[in-house]
Amino acid sequence: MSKIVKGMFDVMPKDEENWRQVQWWRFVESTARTVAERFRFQEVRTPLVEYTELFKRGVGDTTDIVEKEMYTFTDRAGRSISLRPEGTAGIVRSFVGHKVYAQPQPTKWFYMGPMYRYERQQVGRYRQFHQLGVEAFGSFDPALDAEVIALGMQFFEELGLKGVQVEINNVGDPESRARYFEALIAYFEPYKEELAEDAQNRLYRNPMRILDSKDPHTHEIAMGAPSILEYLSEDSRANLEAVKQYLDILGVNYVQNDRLVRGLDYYTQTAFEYMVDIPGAQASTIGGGGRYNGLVQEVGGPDMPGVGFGVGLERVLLALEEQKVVVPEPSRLDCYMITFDQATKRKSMELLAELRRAGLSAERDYLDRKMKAQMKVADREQARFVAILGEDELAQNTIQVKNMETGTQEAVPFDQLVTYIQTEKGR
RNA sequence: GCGGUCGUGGCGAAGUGGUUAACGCACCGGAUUGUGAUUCCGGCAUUCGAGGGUUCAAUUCCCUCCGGUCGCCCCA
Repeated sequence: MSKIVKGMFDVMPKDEENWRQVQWWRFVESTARTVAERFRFQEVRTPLVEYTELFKRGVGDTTDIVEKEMYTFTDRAGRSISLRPEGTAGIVRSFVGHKVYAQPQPTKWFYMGPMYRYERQQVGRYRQFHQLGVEAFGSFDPALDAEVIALGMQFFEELGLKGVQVEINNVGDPESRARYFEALIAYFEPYKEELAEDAQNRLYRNPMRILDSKDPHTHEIAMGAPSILEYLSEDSRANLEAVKQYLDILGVNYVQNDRLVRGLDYYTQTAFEYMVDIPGAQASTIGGGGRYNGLVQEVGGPDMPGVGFGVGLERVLLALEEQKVVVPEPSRLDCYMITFDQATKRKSMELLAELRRAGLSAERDYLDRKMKAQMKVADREQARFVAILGEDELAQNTIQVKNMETGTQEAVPFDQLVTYIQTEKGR
């Protein structure tokens, strides 16, 4: 009855797993917004659901994500709808649907939110997971590729995450990629019997994945495989060089990896992945992206290019925890008000309201606890001040205010309570 | 989707085929008058993931299911 859906988790004020606490999420989200906006990317929010067809066309209907990992259902009118398994398709749909392509370009957007994939859960992998995504439309300039990559790196840096490296590659256009696939198959076929079992399975399906096989012998064979660079057009190669040069200028710590391939169909040209060590987790990839120059057209818009990335927030949080990064503490309680009988409780309502309207956080007891117990609560809540409102105080229109750090206490007239706490707090 | 492993109170964690299921933390209350720590005392699982089965008797044995976790696949 109270069971959470498999593969999902709640983000709570307190949790034995630090990274699942709201303050951690708020830190990551606010940092993301700050950095993205500094690069002049604007936040957009699209629905969690789209018509299934969009993902089939956008992400690719032969990808594992679409083929076996989507939450798909039929609505009451018989339409096929899916929970978004990634963010880009919906953003592109929005870009095309609102004819934003007719506006001055480039369009630079970012988004954050939950994505859904029906998979077995593991460390850093959930059925509902969260991504920060950025997308820039309307320019082929490799400087934009580099800045998108740099945006992600600055995000990690401002979070305090160390050791993030970005691997980059150029996967060319679909035609040259198809030629490269053929070349790989031709290369591996003679070794077929020697390859590891999973590599044999991948041979015709996705030969590029054989390149990063964990099996030693397969790896050895793969060393001799041709590089995609040999199959790229002049244009693609020049593009890769330009992106690298800009990354150098931006001071981004990158590594070129001509074996990097991405799992979604829409990528063309630049492809990249952000990597950081997450012990225990199978994957060290915390984000990835690239260009998708054909996607806007695929979704029904004009032939307009795009570049972007998606970063897995759970993985970022996990890495932050692993590196013992200190996240900002939630703000402390300014004033805990101790009350006794009905009359003092009634008066406290008024005083609490004043404090709160003045921007101070204020709290009191709602369980008719004794004073001693109320003091304990105040201590546990780390209150800066405790204001004691008893019968005597009420009669004299004053309240006893105790500074919980110094232990000093003095009587303060009701009408000076707010300013008293404000000035004392500032010391 | 496949394989391994685990499942005792809010959390951590003992335990046994048979009268009242340790202990620690947390929480609540008390140690005479309206003040936070420590200490002391007391309270807190008609119940051992769920459902069957074996047995005179099961939390302990068997089966099924559900869930967590790890690995494969794939990915953020």
